[in-house]
Formats: sequence, structure tokens, C-alpha cells
Amino acid sequence: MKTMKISEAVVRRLPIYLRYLNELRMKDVQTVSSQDLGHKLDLNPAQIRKDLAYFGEFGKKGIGYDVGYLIEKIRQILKLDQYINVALVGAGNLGRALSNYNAYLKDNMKIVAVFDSMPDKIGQQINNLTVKPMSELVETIQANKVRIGIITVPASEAQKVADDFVKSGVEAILNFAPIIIRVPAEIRVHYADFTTELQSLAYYLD
Amino acid sequence: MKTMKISEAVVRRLPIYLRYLNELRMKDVQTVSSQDLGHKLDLNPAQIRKDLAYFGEFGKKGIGYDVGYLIEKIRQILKLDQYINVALVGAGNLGRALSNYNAYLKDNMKIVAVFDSMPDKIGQQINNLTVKPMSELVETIQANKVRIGIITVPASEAQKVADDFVKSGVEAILNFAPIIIRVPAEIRVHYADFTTELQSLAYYLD
DNA sequence: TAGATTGTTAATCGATTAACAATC
DNA sequence: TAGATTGTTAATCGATTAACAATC
Repeated sequence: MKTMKISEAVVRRLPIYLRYLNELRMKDVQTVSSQDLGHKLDLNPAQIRKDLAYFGEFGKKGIGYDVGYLIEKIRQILKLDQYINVALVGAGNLGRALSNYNAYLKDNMKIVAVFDSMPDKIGQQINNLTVKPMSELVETIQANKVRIGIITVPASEAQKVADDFVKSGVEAILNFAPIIIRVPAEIRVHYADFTTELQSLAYYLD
Repeated sequence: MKTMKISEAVVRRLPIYLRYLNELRMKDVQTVSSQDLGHKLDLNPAQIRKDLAYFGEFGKKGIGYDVGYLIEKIRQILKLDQYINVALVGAGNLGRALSNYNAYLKDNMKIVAVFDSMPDKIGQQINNLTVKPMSELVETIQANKVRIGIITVPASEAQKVADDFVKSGVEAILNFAPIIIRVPAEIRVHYADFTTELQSLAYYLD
């Protein structure tokens, strides 16, 4: 199963499993079945078993999955067992809001640098981070071994920022700007655009 | 084609088409082919034609799609030709950032009310909106004909907020809290969780 | 043991892509 | 007309779900 390519749908469900498993652990629940998980997460139990089986045999027949063990395994799969440094460009409202998520990201993922091109933003303090000028981006990212870049600039600036990220060696990008960016194929880009999200939601209004 | 149920994947692509079509219109481009669109948006042209064909015959054989006409049609499909009022609960960093998106949402969608349960937040000014207490939620939403609710409170509060939204008659919910909420089947819920987004991105790191 | 639940194969369902007649 | 491009059908591909032997 190791070299099988995993579909994005599967990968997107893993953090959802993880989130609920952490909840269970906080309640000192020892064991959970795919049935329990499916019921709670509105997913088919067979799908959950299949998702997990791509990566190994984590359950016990007749028993279910050990909560702590499954958490550990999913964290490994998602590479959340390593420290991952993140940088963010665009210290506007959204950028500042996301920078404050550091608390939620726990200690394994961390926004370690924030950049902006506007002189009035540079030098501003966001929690314990100082907004840096774009001219320091490549150097700072390399020095801090940043692996994920977040873009929260206007659409017109997003491609430029993406190019800088690529130059600096970032491996993945989360783009909040409402535009499709071009990067080399080996760099993974995910999109998180609030506006398109709301617009697709409008479709389902009566 | 009218009564066919459209897959979510299709609906999610429509705002992407719209976004790029608006760009084209600003550049005074009159006509676009599915090939052009596909190239720009990294999608298969056949898929784009099929997506659009679910809703009608918008193109001209040998020519392509009229940009202005297609914009109009997609806006109709997404119900963006009506005014849609939105309410937001949770005036933290993220909530305040999203409230500032009003400018981007153009004049057809608008956040018309912001609520919070914390006394220190209530009465705060966000642009031209005053943060209101939760006790005024149902009444305000009904008075303003709010149809979409946004949740930006901590996970522990999200279900309660969802319940209030349901009570007030909201038709769809965009939930930024990292938890699955339970609502009646006729209410559409979309999720936008920054943390799970980053975690699934981590999977693709080398 | 009897009941429960996994891991996995097979069946189903749905979405994407290719192909092409129609036609601008 | 010749070239381009749609709308749509058929083919392919992939993801979800059902079913069940294995086994705790």
C-alpha cells in the first residue's frame, strides 16, 4: 500500500478524523469504531475503514481503533509529527487574524514570519512577530526552514508573492487570494477563498 | 435539464468561472472559448462545456461564449442577481477580517449584522456595523431578511450559534469553527477551517 | 462461544474526459 | 467555404458503498 497514490479526498478527511479523535482523547475514550466515527462525522463507515487501510492496519477486528494510537498514526501520515514552519505574506485584516491562529495550531505548526510590501505595515507587531519587508522574504524563509507559505494579499499581488515563495524553496502554498497562481508542478497549492465559498453557498438558497 | 440535480463539484466551479469572466470583461474581452477558460483555470474544456450545459445553451458553435452574457447567466444560476444579506457571529480576529470583505463582495452580498456573546465585544464598531449581543440575533436576522449565516466562534460555541441561526430562519451556513454542526437537512452548511486546510497541505510536503 | 468490527474485494455510483456531429 | 467551437453522447476513470471472511 505504500506506493499507492492517495486521492485528495482521502487526505482531506484525515484532519477531520484527527480533530474528532483528539476530542475523544480529551474525554478519555479509549477505543472508537468506524461506525462511531461515521455517525459523528456524517461519513460512511466503510469509507473511513478504507481511508485508514491505505496507510496500514490500525484497528483490531471486533474492537475498533485505539484512539491514542490512531491519533499518532494520522499525525505521522500528515507529517504533523514534525515541526513545520509557516510564513505568511499580507498583514491585512485576514493575515493578522490567521497569524493569531498560532495558538490553535498547537506546537507542531507555527507561523514564524509575516511579510508585507506596504511601508505602513512593515515593523508592525502581530503577537510576537514583527512584519518584515518583502526584501527579506527569501533570506528569512531559508534561514527559518519555512516549508509552507500563506498568501493573504490582494489578487493583483498574489502571483508575485507565489514567485517569491517558489524562489525561497517553500514546498506548499495556501492561497487566500481570489486568483489561480502558477507554480512548478512539485509545489502543492491549496485555495481558500472566502468569496467563492459564499458564492457557491448562494446556489443552495431556495 | 432543469430538474437534474447538479453535483457540488460543478457548483464549486461556477464561482471560479465567474471570477475569471469578470477579469476578462474588465479587459474588454468580448468572447471566450472553453479552451481559453480551461487553459487559464487548469480545467478540461469538455468539463467546462458540460458544467455550463447543465444550465442551458450559453455558447455559440464556432465562436465560444459571450463574456457579458455568460457572466449574467452564471450570476443568475448562483442567485447572485439578488441581494443576499449575511450575518456573522463571532467578532474575534477572523470575524472582523471577514466583515471587512464587504467591499469585495460587491453590492449583491453584504454582511449586515455582526454578533458576539462577550460583553467586551458588544458595542464595538466594525466598519459601519455595531457588534450586537446574541439576544438580538433572531430578531435582527428576521428583520433584515438575512439568508446566510457565518460562524467564526470557537468550536465549543459553534453548535449553539448554528441552533440560533436555524431558529432565525437562515437558509445556509458557512462555518469556520473546527467542528461539524448539526442542522436540519434543508439547511446547507459549508465548512472553511483554516487548520484542517493546513494539515491536509502538510501531507504533500516531501 | 457469540457478537462485534476490521480489512478488503466486488459492485455500484458518479464524475471526468474523449470524440464528434451540428453549426456558427 | 474552411476553420473553430459548441453541446452531448459514449467511454473512461475514480471514488463510494456493500458485503463478507477473518478474527478479536
